[in-house]
Amino acid sequence: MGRPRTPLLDRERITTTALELIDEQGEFSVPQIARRLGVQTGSLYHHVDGRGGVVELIRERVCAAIDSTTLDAGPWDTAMTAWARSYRAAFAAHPRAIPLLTTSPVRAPKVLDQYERAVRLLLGVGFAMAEVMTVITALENLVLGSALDLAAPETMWELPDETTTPRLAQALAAVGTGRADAAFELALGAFIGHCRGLLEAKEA
Amino acid sequence: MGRPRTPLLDRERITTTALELIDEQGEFSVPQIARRLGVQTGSLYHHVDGRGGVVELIRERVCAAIDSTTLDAGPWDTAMTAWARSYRAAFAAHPRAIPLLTTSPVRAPKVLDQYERAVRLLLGVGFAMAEVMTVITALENLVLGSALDLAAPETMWELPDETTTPRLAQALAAVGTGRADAAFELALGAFIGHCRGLLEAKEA
DNA sequence: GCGCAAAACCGAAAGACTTTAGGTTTTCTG
DNA sequence: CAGAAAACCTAAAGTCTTTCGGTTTTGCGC
Repeated sequence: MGRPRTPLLDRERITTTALELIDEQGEFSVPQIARRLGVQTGSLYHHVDGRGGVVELIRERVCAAIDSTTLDAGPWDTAMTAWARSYRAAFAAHPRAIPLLTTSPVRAPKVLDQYERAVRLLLGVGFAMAEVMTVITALENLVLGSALDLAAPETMWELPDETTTPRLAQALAAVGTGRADAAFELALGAFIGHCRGLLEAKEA
Repeated sequence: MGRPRTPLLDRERITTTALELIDEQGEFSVPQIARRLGVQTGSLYHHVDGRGGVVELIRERVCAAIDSTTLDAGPWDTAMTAWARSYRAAFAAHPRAIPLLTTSPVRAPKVLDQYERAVRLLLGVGFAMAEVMTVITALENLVLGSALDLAAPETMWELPDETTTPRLAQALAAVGTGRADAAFELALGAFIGHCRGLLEAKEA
């Protein structure tokens, strides 16, 4: 067959197909992508650095949905809150991809740049150099932890035997749907509020 | 060869070997476990429900290290704090296993029982039925998010080009080692403090 | 004590996945 | 317009997951 007149593959299409597979079945493999694109398995290796490379592409694609303009709008606390929400929302758009992405941190320049701006923002309002990274890491952990919660279907919380854990069953029933969102908002509000308190104590 | 006089395999040894492999190389496979135990691959399937079954065993083994007595000691806020620390410490003992375990939530009866007790504890001090699960989920997210941070080696934060993110580099240098622990403690303190505030507002 | 089902291992094999290597044709470059 | 590079294919090695049938030993009922 040789080289085709017009290329059958490119990184964009590979990424899109992989993400489709993940959204549908929760996982992907190189042969599966190839089949969907009507191509032999090995051909993908001309465009992508193996399976791990595809994961990196997915990471970049998903993280590209983070709205970095949130970091510029308004006072630092609302800005960080909006950023965290946007961060989590980007992951929530592809819940089944989350386990794949949490394995290693984001190294894409686009995201690293957002961290740089977050650092400047916090330094600008009075946080100490030594504590800025702690604040950002804590916020990131909060986002990723909540995102993981999103990845697990709600049915995972169906209890095997409610008789041995009656209160837990009641509490689960009482919170109903939106448990994950409520938990995220609770933790986020608590954290930003605490940071606000730290800053005020510093100014006083 | 036939059946051996004394069994070569049992779930305990399989779990231990799998965990060893994960601690050493970050992953495991059924044939690898078999080779370490001097046994054919297929033999493991007489004791364990495939690869997924091994993961479940690892989950139970790791979670068994959570100190549930923390939930009984002292006032609710110190109890919950201690529980969260113990929860995270159990995961931290096997950092490379964390990505394997965060995929789906813990359903082992032993852990479910701890959730039951946490629910009762919170109900007992005045939290509403509808908010208890939100509090617990938020705390769980916090623990898992921080545990994931532990799984990634510190070197992952070595920046490719410090020139484009100078403040980030500075902030990273300033926090030094113990970044992960500091972030966890910051978020944990903030969260429990916030919950304490919620309760006090309710009593007033 | 004896027979027999179950237990616990081996050997082998099917089927999927990851990755590399060598061929073939087309396109781009100088 | 020749040669290099690009982009596909075919093929293959090696690993993994899982299942199935064979073989020996144990333990239980009688």
